Amino acid sequence: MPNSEELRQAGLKTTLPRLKILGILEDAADQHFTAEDVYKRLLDSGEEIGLATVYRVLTQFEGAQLVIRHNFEGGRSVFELNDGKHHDHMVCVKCSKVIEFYNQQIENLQTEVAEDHSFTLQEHALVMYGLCSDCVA
Amino acid sequence: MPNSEELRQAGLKTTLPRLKILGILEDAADQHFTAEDVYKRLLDSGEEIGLATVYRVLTQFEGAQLVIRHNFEGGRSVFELNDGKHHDHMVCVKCSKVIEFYNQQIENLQTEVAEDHSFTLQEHALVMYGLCSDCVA
DNA sequence: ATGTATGCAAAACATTTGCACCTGG
DNA sequence: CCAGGTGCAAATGTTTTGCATACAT
Repeated sequence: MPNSEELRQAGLKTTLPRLKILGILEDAADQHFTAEDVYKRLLDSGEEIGLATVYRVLTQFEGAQLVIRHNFEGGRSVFELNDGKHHDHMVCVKCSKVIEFYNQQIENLQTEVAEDHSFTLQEHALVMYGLCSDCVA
Repeated sequence: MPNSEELRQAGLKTTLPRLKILGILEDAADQHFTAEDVYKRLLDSGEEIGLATVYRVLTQFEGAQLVIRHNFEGGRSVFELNDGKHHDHMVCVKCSKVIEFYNQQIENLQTEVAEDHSFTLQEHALVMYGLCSDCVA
């Protein structure tokens, strides 16, 4: 279970739901969860936390920059712990595995393109869809 | 109004709703519409076409590669005519304007990154969020 | 004619919100 | 104690579906 200090720093009161949810995200820091995923894990570990609270907490965490929310294909949002290091994603269309990557050249080119169009870039999302090495076999 | 041949080639029977919807998309080939946008335009031009039909037709068009569906931020899907030329998008977070762009170097780098991870790339979506030149002023 | 498409209303989802109750500091 | 957080249920917004009717070939 995470230190309550992390929540304090984010300006959030230390409560059991918040600690539990942050714990789940930290235990699998490289994974991506839907709100429902988090909710199921809470139930599995015997917690009585409502789905609405999961949504509220994840939204607060997003506001506090503790997590990042993604809108991959399929209508539902996925959340991942924000480790401070920006990266982009490859999503396997078969097994839904998510691979993270970072390419400085691509980042630089995006900045250039934005400048060429007088566009003030705030953030971006690059998602590549395809088959991971396990699924292509 | 578009030629019924385009629908025929896509394997879709020529019907009035399909022709009308395709017409709207073609009349503004560089714009991006939500299903509701298309529905409103139909109503404005006096057509009695249900929203459910708009969704069904757009989904069929997507399957037929006539249109491309995007999941930008904000929960709703947007559709654009598929002109066959791949491109990526900048979305203004203030006025929702969509600017298209294409950068061959970025495309190439994506292919490289995928290869480096033994990932079989099928498609990708690069969306840059920020302020367009009108909104930054 | 006949199989497919459409319209409407209802269902299905993901997410948000109102409100009474509970909790952390 | 008291502001803020949580649970539940109901509301919301978008997209899908069931079914009877209408249409294209």
